[in-house]
Amino acid sequence: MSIDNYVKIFKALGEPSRLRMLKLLSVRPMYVCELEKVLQMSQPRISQHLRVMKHAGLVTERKEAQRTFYALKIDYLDEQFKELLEFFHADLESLPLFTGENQRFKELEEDCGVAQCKEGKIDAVKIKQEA
Amino acid sequence: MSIDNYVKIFKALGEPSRLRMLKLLSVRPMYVCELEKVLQMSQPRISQHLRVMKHAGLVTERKEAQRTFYALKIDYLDEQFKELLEFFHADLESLPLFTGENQRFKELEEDCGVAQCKEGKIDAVKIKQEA
DNA sequence: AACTTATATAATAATATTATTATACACGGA
DNA sequence: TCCGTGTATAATAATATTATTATATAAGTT
Repeated sequence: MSIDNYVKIFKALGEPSRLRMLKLLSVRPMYVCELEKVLQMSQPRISQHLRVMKHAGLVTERKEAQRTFYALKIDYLDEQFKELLEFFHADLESLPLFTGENQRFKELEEDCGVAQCKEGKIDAVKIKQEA
Repeated sequence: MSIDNYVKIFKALGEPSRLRMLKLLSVRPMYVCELEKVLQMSQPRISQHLRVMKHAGLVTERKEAQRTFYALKIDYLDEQFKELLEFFHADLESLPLFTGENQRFKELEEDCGVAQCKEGKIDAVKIKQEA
């Protein structure tokens, strides 16, 4: 688990051209020139988006003579989605990357009964009822 | 299902500050001033990221006197993730937004036996074996 | 009423992303 | 060996995103 890794994956997914490409690759692996035809985009545009997705770990590439064959790593995608949902359900304490947040979060919880954020205190009791 | 909707969600998730905020909101709903303290970010920065996430449908806001109370819509997140995995497993034909791609994809498949992308033909038989 | 707190928003500057154009390079065929 | 095909990459211009600073608004407090 790494925030940066999730960010890289979601950045890769958060672009319409790339989502369309990924959907096509989900049908079957394809060559760049095929994607070019089906998506009607310029070749450099396709290659650049494929590079982003490769770096995010979402596709594999394989050279075949002059061609390059790209395939969606659907298992990786499934796995990462599952992992992220677990991330959202995990305790703060179990996440090494959130030690600072966890510390400050606890301080907030300890200062109950005073409804002032400015002095670092807040009515945490009331908040818990609402949540 | 809408590509643009997915894109909006993934754009919102594809930023480290926002991912951290969402994780905190997964612990419990929080006020802006609390997020400010725990994340140690400036207030406008927090508000702006919250706005992005609200527009993506990932959080709800509720006014409470001067404060605003933000909550993660975990059910929506779960639902959208599930939907996207279904999107990747769906037939091209069942996706209304991909009629153009589907058409051109079929043309590609029909031109079997000729390994030339330039003339719109490709060795689709070979490709199917590999995939 | 004046002051403080909490939040949102506008304006700005800095940075990142995207698409196009131009170029380079590898491979196979004539 | 020269040419066409397929792909990657660099350079550029256009656009979008991000964080900060400054300001506005609204609600509680004295």
